[in-house]
Amino acid sequence: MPEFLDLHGRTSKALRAAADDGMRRHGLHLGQNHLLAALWERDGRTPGEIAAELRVTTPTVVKMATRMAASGLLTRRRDERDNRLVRLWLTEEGWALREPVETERRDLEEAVLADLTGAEREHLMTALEKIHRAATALLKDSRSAD
Amino acid sequence: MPEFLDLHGRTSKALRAAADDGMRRHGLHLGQNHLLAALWERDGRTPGEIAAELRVTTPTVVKMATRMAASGLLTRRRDERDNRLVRLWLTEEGWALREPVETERRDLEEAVLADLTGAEREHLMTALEKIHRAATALLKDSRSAD
DNA sequence: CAGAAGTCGTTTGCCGTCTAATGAATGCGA
DNA sequence: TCGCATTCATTAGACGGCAAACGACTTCTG
Repeated sequence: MPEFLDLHGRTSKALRAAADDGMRRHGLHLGQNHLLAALWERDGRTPGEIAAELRVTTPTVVKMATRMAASGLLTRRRDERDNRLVRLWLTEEGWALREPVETERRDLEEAVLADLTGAEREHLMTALEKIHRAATALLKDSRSAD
Repeated sequence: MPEFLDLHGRTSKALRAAADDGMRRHGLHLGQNHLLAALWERDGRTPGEIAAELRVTTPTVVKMATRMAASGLLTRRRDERDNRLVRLWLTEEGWALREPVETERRDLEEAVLADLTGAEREHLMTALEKIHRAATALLKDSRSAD
């Protein structure tokens, strides 16, 4: 059980749980805030566009959007010019969550990094960038195309 | 969209995908290697014990064990003295995967950290430890007991 | 010794995520 | 213009996770 992978995994899970906890306070499920963030930035996007931005597959966005539509955060509407497309539009409720959720998220980031100095944070970001690049490269290797 | 949480999330996903890729090569699904690792270290453990070690809930282990039993990696057997307990025992197949999977995992760790100097790795681990502690503390705060 | 309380594994149901298959609409080439 | 390839969203099914409800067995207590 390699040290880094192990520690990273545990950290990941803890962060995930903390984030989930925070979102739940606003009636959201983990992951939904990302979808909302995409729409806050630009409303009326299509599932495919959102999936690409969130680095997630389209079915994931579709399912999540279905649940979120059911809970009144957004609505689905077909694009008038191109009927293949579906556009997601935020409801009042969806917009209303913007401030509280963004604050929650900023607070979480700050709370979690509280014990790190500025220099430590810089090094951490650099290291994660490198790891991200390396891991992504590994994936491209094993898959025929990407 | 805070920088750190965002980068960490992306890194996490990339690592997860890379690990999944590697495990798939040995016919395993992501996560099953952890359960196997627990049994390699000590065979005949109970679902509850394994769940605690993997920091996962018992139902997660139970489900995973069911699938792994179906694919012949382990067998279920009730404890003779205490009939509430169930013990999981590795099959030949389960033991056979040990070397290749542990190697795979070590290789992944090394590949992913390849661009980091020794000092960078140390700083990274320290930083992750701090973050892990902070995130865990946040969880304990919000939950009545733990 | 018998009932109450505690300890386990299992089942159920939901969420996020992925891959693969399906279906509808557009657009391009002959 | 007509058909076929392309582009989208959706559905189906699998997996890892979690929380809550359930059921079986053990242990503690009166």
